[in-house]
Parts: sequence; structure tokens; C-alpha cells
Amino acid sequence: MTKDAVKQRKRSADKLIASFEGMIRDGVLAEGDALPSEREIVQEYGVSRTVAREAVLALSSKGLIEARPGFRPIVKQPGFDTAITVVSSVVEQILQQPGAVRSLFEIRIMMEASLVRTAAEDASREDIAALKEALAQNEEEIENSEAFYVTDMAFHGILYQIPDNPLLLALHKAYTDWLSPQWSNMPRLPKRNQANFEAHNRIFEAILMRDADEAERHLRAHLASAWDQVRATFKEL
Amino acid sequence: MTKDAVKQRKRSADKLIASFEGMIRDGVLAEGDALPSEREIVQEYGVSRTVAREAVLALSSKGLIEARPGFRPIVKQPGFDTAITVVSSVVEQILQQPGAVRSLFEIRIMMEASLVRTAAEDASREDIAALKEALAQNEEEIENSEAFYVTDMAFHGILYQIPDNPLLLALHKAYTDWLSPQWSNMPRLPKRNQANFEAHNRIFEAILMRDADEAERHLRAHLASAWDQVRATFKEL
DNA sequence: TAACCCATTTTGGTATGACAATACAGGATA
DNA sequence: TATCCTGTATTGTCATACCAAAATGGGTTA
Repeated sequence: MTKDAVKQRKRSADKLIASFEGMIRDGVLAEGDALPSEREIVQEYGVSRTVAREAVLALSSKGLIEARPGFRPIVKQPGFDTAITVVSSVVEQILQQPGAVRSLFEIRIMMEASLVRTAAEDASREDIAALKEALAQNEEEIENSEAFYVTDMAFHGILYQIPDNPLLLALHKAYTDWLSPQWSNMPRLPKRNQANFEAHNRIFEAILMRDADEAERHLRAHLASAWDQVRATFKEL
Repeated sequence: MTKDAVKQRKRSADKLIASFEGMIRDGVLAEGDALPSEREIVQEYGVSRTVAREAVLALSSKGLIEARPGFRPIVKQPGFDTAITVVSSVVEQILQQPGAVRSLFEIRIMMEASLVRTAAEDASREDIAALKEALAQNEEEIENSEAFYVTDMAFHGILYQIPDNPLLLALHKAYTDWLSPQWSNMPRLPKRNQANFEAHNRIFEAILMRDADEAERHLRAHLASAWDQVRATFKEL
């Protein structure tokens, strides 16, 4: 009884939120449509503007609408990239805690280990070409650490594109967004760039040879080395 | 300029939010502490209650505080499980879209492929024992599909525990929370349970033999089979 | 005719005051 | 001493008002 009473003691905005969620899911509100204005919601649902506003804010924080100040909220069909955006602020908070970066990086290593195996086994001619191209761009920018970092990310990004899975693309962006700041204090030297390029090259060669074990071995070594660099930087702090 | 002006045109609640985020991150507000009441926030920061309330709601939706009606909001140090909770509602929305479940399931397969390889290479005596125990419970419940499903999840869960990474535990919970509903329409028969048990057994044997390739092969076959089941169910709908 | 400019309206952001429902603490009472 | 009750604090909701920015529409101008 008491429990039920507590449950019933919901915010009335939740009804609105659920209602709009349903309309977005069922396509009644399509991508790009504008939400009713706050005052219209007030009239339609018979609630105060406080509640209407609260619902809109909640939908915004869930990534189901785009609500920039001054603009009318616009319905957005959420994709995996939306989900990443929604967690971003929390994840960045979590990564401030000791050990959290390590945990995330380990997951990335596991994922990429699977990815290189997949690449070694399934990569198409086009995939190989894309990897080769990314590798060439690595080599070009060895002397320019800023630019090299971009091409470094891009090379890994190719791996995420091979399986043709939109969630993978979102995850790659998430990894780079969340982990890059952790790397920002790390000194970037052409020598390191050269080593990373060579590591990429070894991975690429293994993929060419369709040797999944070898590809995974080189990738793990590559990422482990990157981690050692970061950890060394942390110790200096 | 215009852009900056637009950026500057932010909600004043954002300042409050950032302030509280900082205090939580730096431990000024520790886990379990109560947030100031809305009216106290009004006085301290010189904002209206509307803004104070908005900030509290935002923190709540980010999972940084627990705000039950009538109670003072309680600070919560976010973990990876918190992050999962935050995205849950969006992800469930996303999974309603065609193809999304497939994308997520593929990621799970990739992850577990890495996990079984890790298990085959690194599993400790205790890990092996845990797998064996989980396997035994599988066998016990073959006739009881409801219970079998639980032990099925538990067996896979052991794989997520082996690397001792808190993010993995959160991910396992996420996968089960998000994908289970998709399985709910699937007919569960003792015959299927028997097949799944045998698949688990093959994986376990391969781990015992420290044969990563074989373990991965059996796992992929196991999960691919599970996917076929689900897809067949969808076609019936 | 087409592009531009300006005043009006709409809209979101904020402030303020009020009331109901609930949680909590401390005093009154058996 | 234990229990009940009542006052207070707190959140949830409502109503209203004002402001600044953005959308809008109409008229003007090249």
C-alpha cells in the first residue's frame, strides 16, 4: 500500500514525458517536427507552465529534442550517437575518479582486438585500401604531432567502419572524445609518432596476411604501449 | 562573435549545474550528503526558485543526485552503472527502430568474443570453478525455461567478471536489461535450453583447453544461433 | 519583381508569490 | 516510557508577470 502510494506520487511531468516519448517512437512526431510551444502544451494538457517546461527539459536531456535557447524545440529521432551525447557529461565526471580511465581503456582494447580480428578475416578490398590510405597519412604527419594525432585516430577509425555497424561509429567517437583529454598532457614527439606509425604498419601487414592472431598481438602491444605513455605522464603530475 | 553571443546566451541554471558537478567531483559534496534545499540555493546563488529547481532536475537526470519527492536530494558519486541507468531510456527508445537491436547484439558478440579469448588465456582456477558451477546450474534448469534463462545470463555474466573491470559488469547488466525484452516473445523450449547448455559446455571445454580460437568459434556459433531464433520470432510477428 | 528592412507577435528564460501534500522532528499525552 | 499529534520544512504544482531574443509578416525600396 505504502509503496503503491509512493509510486503514485509521481511528478505529473512524467505523464507528459511518456506521452511525447510515445509520439516520437510511433512517428506521430517525426524528425524535424517542432514541439508545441510551452504555452500550447499548457492548454492541451491542462498543466501549469512549470510542468510543461519540466517535461521539455527532460526530453531535451534525454536527447529526444533539440532545444536551443530561443528556438522552438525540434524533435530528433535518437540514434546511438544521441545516446553517447546523453551519457557524455556523466562519463566525463566518472573519468575523474581514479581507475576509471583504465577501465574504459581496457574496454577499448578488447573491442579493437575484436575489430582487428574481424578486419583480418573479413576486410574487403576497399577496406584494405582505406587502411592503406590512412597509414600513408600517418606517415606524412610524423613530424607534426598535432596532425599526427588526428591521423592516428583516423586509422583506428577505419577499423570501426569495417563491420558497417552504426553503433561502432558512435563508440569510436565516444572513445576519442572521452579519452583524448586524458592524453592531452602527454608530450607528443616525432619519435613517438614514428613508433606509432610502425605499430600501425605491423597491424596493417598482419591484416593483409589475413593473420588474425598476429594482428591482435600487434594491436594489443600498440595500445598497451600507449597506455604506458599515459601512465608515465600521470606519475609526473 | 555571433556564435559566442549565442553560446553566452545560456541558461543561468547551467552555472549552478557546473558548480554542483564540480563540488561532487572534488568531494566537497560527498556521497550521501544532502543537497541544499531549493530555497537555500535561491539565497546562496541569488537566483529564482525556477532556476534552482531546474538545476536540481538536471543533476537528477544526470544521475548525480537521487531526488525523491518530499526528500532532500542526496548526492551520489556516479559509477559506470549510473551511466548505464542514464542512457537506458534513450537506448530503449532507439531499440524500437529497425536494425538497432541487431547493431547492439553484434557489439555484444564482439565483446564476448574478446571475453572468451581472455578467459581461455587468463582464467584463474577460481574463474574456471565459477564457470563450472554456472554450467551445472544451467543443466539443472533445462526443463524449467524461466529459470534456465536466468542461469543462461549468469553463465555469460561470469565471462564479464573475469577481467575484474567494473565497466564490464555494468555492460553485462546493460546488455541483459536492453536485450532481454527482445527475447521475450521467443518461445523457450527445453530442447532449445538443452542446445544452449551444450553450447555453453563446448565453450567451457575450449576455455579449459586454453584454446582461444576454439572458444571464440563456439561462442560466435552460440550467439549467432540465438540471433537466428530471435529473427525467426520477428518474422512471425 | 525581388530583395531588404522594420515593427509586431511569439517564444523561451526568469522572477515571484501562493497553496497542497508529504516528511520530519519535537513536544504533548496516555 | 512509548505513542500520538502537531507544527515546520520541503518538494510539487499552479498562476502571473516581465524581459530579451527570435520568428513573422508587411511594407518599402532598388
